[in-house]
Amino acid sequence: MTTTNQTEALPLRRRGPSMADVAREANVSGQTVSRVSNGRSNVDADTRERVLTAMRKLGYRPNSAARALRSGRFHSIGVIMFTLSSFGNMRTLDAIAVAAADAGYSITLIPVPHPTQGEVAGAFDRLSEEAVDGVIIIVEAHLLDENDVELPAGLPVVVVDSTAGDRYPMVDTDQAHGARLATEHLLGLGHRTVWHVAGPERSYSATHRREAWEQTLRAHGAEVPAALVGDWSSESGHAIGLELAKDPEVTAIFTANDQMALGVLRAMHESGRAVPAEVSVVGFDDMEESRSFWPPLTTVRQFFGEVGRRSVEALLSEVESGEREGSTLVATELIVRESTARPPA
Amino acid sequence: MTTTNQTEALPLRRRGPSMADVAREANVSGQTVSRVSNGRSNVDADTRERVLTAMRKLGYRPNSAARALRSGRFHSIGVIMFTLSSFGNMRTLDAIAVAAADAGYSITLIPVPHPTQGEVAGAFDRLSEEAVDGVIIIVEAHLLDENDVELPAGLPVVVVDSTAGDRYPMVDTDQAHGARLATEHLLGLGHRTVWHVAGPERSYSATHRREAWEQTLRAHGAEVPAALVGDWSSESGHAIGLELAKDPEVTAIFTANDQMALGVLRAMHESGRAVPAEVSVVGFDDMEESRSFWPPLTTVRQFFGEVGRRSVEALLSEVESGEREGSTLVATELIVRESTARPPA
DNA sequence: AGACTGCATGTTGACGTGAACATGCGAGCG
DNA sequence: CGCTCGCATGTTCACGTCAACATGCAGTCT
Repeated sequence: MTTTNQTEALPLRRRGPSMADVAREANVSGQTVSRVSNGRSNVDADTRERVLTAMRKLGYRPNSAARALRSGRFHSIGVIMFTLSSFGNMRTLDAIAVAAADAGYSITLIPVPHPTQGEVAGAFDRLSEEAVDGVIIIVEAHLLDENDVELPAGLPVVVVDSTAGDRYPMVDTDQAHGARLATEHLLGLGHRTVWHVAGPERSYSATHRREAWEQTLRAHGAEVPAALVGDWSSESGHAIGLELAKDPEVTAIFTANDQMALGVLRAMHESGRAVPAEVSVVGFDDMEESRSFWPPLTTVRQFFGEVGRRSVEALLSEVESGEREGSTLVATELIVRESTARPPA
Repeated sequence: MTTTNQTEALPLRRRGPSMADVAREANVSGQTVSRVSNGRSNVDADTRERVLTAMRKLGYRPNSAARALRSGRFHSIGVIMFTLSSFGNMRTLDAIAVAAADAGYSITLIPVPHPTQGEVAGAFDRLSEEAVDGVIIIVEAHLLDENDVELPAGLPVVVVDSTAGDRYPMVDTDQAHGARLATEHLLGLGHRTVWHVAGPERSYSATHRREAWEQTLRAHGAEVPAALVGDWSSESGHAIGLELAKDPEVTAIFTANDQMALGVLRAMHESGRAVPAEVSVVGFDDMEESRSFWPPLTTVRQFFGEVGRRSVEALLSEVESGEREGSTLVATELIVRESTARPPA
């Protein structure tokens, strides 16, 4: 029996050309191809050209799996998050993706469809199998606490907008600063006090905004009305706004996000209370649309892009040099538009 | 010279335990560990337990790079998109991520920060090095056409909301159907004709919506006013709305997305034209906030989740069985709220 | 009893890359 | 002139996994 005809059995996917193929084509060793592929300087210009030509001719593309196996680096950052359908998360993710791309990393999304115990734990389990060098977590704090999930040891982690800042480096918007800005703006206009439409009880940012609102009120000797708790949705803002509209004492409202502010605005219109003539409203986030609300919304701008950028920076610092950074706060800015004015005389 | 002390030089990152370590710990061969790791059935219950224990003890996690190298599969889907800061894109991405996770795939984001020639080409180049089994492209059509970018041959592709449906399978919302629904709704209420605030000239979905609006008008023998072109932003909707508000003939406006509709609404309020008593407005998208606009917006709901799910389905069908599917259209639904009414008598 | 089957488990090698370690050649220098 | 140094290039091997092919053992059938 002579050499059987070597039937190219490969029943699976056709693999692309490898370094060896390029090497053969260019008449060099595989190592030289590797050097060219990685842009090393110690290759003769002629040789380099020959290799590049061979690469183009064969349509060679480096196999990232082999590369990762060899180097232990995936050049990818995992991002664990719940729904993307939140203005802030999305903006943050966008910035993370861009910052990562600039640094030569790609983003692997690890969604947690439903924030139940099991799902969260599942996401973290799955994480073990993901090809990532580090992880950025954008998840409501209490879910991290309740699920005492164990992150794979040795995996660099940065946490955004959440507690757990004691365990991991954290990047966050300066919630308290923003809330103070909003509250003082209203107080400064002459309002006796400021009502607050808060986010969900267990949300990290909601809690911080609420506490800062309360502290600011106290610091100014203003009465502290009970906070009204919403769920971030414009719908909940609307429901709460309807209640608030009934009380003629209410002349200033600080809403924990723009979406709820939108609902409040609608409630005021429906109740025939003029904004800002009778009632002033301040939001939080400065989403794209806020300037087109009716009236255009005075709000606290968050720099999501900055948060994303800093997260990547902090994470990559740990990934690449092992240096774990401390936590960072990103400032906020008050954007005054037309939904606030002096209280009615 | 005796065996030098084998200094564990590894200067780079500490690697986690490998199959070999687990095998040693559990006193089995590496292959058996592999079998357990992949849930094969042909392993004795005792042995399996022993291996699992060893895995836990050592904190073993499979190396996906090695796995991918061996199998040629990354179990990851690349998503190429511009800014995430668009309501629709984000919702679609969310659905894609969830659908992919359900199928055991993760998502690798490949952002294209600025839609310039170079950037797009760059993203596609980078793609060559990405560890993905297939790609979903969510990019404005004209950018694909203008950049005659070459996708790596043999890489399965699905295109969302774009042309290029001739080259690749496409999944899209039935734009025309939605626009017809909106236009007919207004006509049905008794409006003489319907004005249109369109999206950017070269946007695929904007064009389809606009064409369908025009055709519907013609089909009903209604006069076709010139379309006014915005850029999707609420700000542009506001500017156009201000113009429209000046013309007392205008009683019905179909806006190509909800954000521009928000701007139109604000313009009407500022101009003292009542919605819907004097002017009716219909949007497109049904974003979360639309129900809380003032007045709540009648709009065309898009099922982004469905688009995402179908994209993944189509892509994975090609990835896993090589079967290339045709293009799909996802229906839309008209959501009637309070921004539309019969024209003033 | 002998051959054969089915199953758990082990051994070998290859996937594509790149670090570490050769090799080989010409220039520079005492 | 002989030695060394610098540089381009080549060779070898391991990264961790899993398919393919052994091996070995307990039943089962004729």
